[in-house]
Amino acid sequence: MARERRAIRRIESAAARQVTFSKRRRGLFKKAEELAVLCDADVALVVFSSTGKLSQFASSSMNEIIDKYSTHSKNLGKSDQQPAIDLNLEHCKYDSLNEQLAEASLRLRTHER
Amino acid sequence: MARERRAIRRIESAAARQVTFSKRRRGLFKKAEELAVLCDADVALVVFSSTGKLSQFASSSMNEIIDKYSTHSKNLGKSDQQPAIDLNLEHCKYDSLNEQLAEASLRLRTHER
DNA sequence: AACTATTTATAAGA
DNA sequence: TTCTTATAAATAGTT
Repeated sequence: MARERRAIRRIESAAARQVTFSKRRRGLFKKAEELAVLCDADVALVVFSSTGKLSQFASSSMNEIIDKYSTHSKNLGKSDQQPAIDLNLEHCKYDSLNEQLAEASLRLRTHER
Repeated sequence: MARERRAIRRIESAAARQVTFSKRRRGLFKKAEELAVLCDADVALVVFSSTGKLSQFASSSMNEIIDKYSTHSKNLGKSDQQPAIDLNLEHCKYDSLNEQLAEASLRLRTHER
């Protein structure tokens, strides 16, 4: 998208990789937020740079989204890596607790009482 | 970015929202993968549409990234991040969650952030 | 970090 | 949902 097209493969030069990372990371996070706002979607984005630095975006609460993802994957048995986990009483309690905790965390963050 | 610029706010028309969601979701996932490949980054992206449908991308294993995220958040305790809570089903136990909820509740009651 | 020539994403329409 | 196309936005290479 610029002076010249660049193949999508690992950038060997560490310096160039870092520069591209900075530029594209900003663009990616912007797009993530725009999708969330425009389309009323719930979006979570987690990025670890090659040096291990964490960046994140969540349109609502990261923990809520991760929890919702876990539940979804569990129920649908999505093929993404992990096998589905049986739904049992402990997990029901777990989900309920997670909801309460997410809510409490949100109130903490927003100073609400 | 097209015939005309569009303000970044929730699209009211459900039909138009769905169309934009389809288009932008594809673009976002493409950018996420490109960042991962070009910059050797570890990227996880979770999107729930407004109708609750899940889409996901992970450059490695979603659960690994979530786990790494949880550990990172917990260790760094960054102020702009969620409270450090490990929500990965495989690494989170009911008792641990209960403790965290109790702690969050206490902090709420005592006005502490 | 700022500048641009280009490529890419995408809004509206079909 | 897919294609088209005019235009906005992202960005690769440069400074």
